[in-house]
Amino acid sequence: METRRIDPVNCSVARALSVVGERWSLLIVREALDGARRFGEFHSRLGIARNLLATRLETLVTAGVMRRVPYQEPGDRQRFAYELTEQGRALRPTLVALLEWGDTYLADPQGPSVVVRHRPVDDAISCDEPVKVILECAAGHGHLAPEDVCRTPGPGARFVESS
Amino acid sequence: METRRIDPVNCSVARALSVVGERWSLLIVREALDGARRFGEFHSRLGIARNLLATRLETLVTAGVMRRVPYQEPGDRQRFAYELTEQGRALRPTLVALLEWGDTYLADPQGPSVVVRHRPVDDAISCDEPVKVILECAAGHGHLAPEDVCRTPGPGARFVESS
DNA sequence: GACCTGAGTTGAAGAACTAAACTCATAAAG
DNA sequence: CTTTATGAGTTTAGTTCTTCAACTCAGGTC
Repeated sequence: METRRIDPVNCSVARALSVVGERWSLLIVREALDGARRFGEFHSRLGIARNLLATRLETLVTAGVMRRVPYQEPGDRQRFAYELTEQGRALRPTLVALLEWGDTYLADPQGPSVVVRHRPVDDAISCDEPVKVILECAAGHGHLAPEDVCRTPGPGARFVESS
Repeated sequence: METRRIDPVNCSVARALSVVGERWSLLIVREALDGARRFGEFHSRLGIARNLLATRLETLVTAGVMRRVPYQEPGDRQRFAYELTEQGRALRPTLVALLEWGDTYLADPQGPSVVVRHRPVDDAISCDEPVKVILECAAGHGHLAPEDVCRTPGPGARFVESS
């Protein structure tokens, strides 16, 4: 019996992982979301090897996740910092999802070390309550369980035959 | 000036990535969520090297993400299959978040190849509408933008000094 | 007994990661 | 004007991880 499945290689998850799936990449993005901007900050916060940090930053810049911006502190020469683009900041839900999963299943006995809260950068409306990632469909059904969703072919789907 | 920051190493994201951050791990989980169970299925769907698949499955089983279960097809000897535990199924939001990010920024020109829809396994209420990952706080404010949330120390937080 | 199949294991070559030492441009101190 | 300091990388050597292909192993079929 032959069945037709969505080609697992032509998939946005695989493409996403080819950009942010290397070791350290998501941790660099996490630190950037937490305010790190300079080479030395990423290096000392993460303990990543310097050469690897350099190539990761380059990869992330090339992929459009980060941007290399010149800065100059008073009495110092011009240097470069790295900041997230909109594309990079859009990884926040992915990182919150990973954080939540780690908190739930691999937590420190004392509880989570980080809680994500509803607190904007500017002082717009907020409540400081913990934030969770939830699955919600376009019809407004929220808090879907993982079993309540399934993958279906989209407009760019390709198929493969399989036994 | 000395500031105190949450220790970036004592973090659930780092712990989560130590389990599912290796190359292929999340793709294996994705295929399992899509119904793959047997060694050969993972191998042919993903094109991963056999020995690496074997060690990845072992790692995922050891970490509690998957379970090794015996099965026997009629007229064949007993073999082993791999299925997700509850802990593994809980990675669905992470994968949906990655999928969404990939769709938005790295999409195939023809559009996404996979759309996640609200359609449960059993025939409970559902609407077949596309599913998205959203950030929602405990007070019920949904659809938070990435800028509307921030990391705060939790009960298990440790701190590091930094200049 | 010979052959087939799914599920791995082994081994060699190549790519990626780590750690530590080194370079480079500029600024400030002497 | 020479020396020293600093942040931001680069180089190099050693280790670990991935890949690919060939091989093994335990049944079941012919």
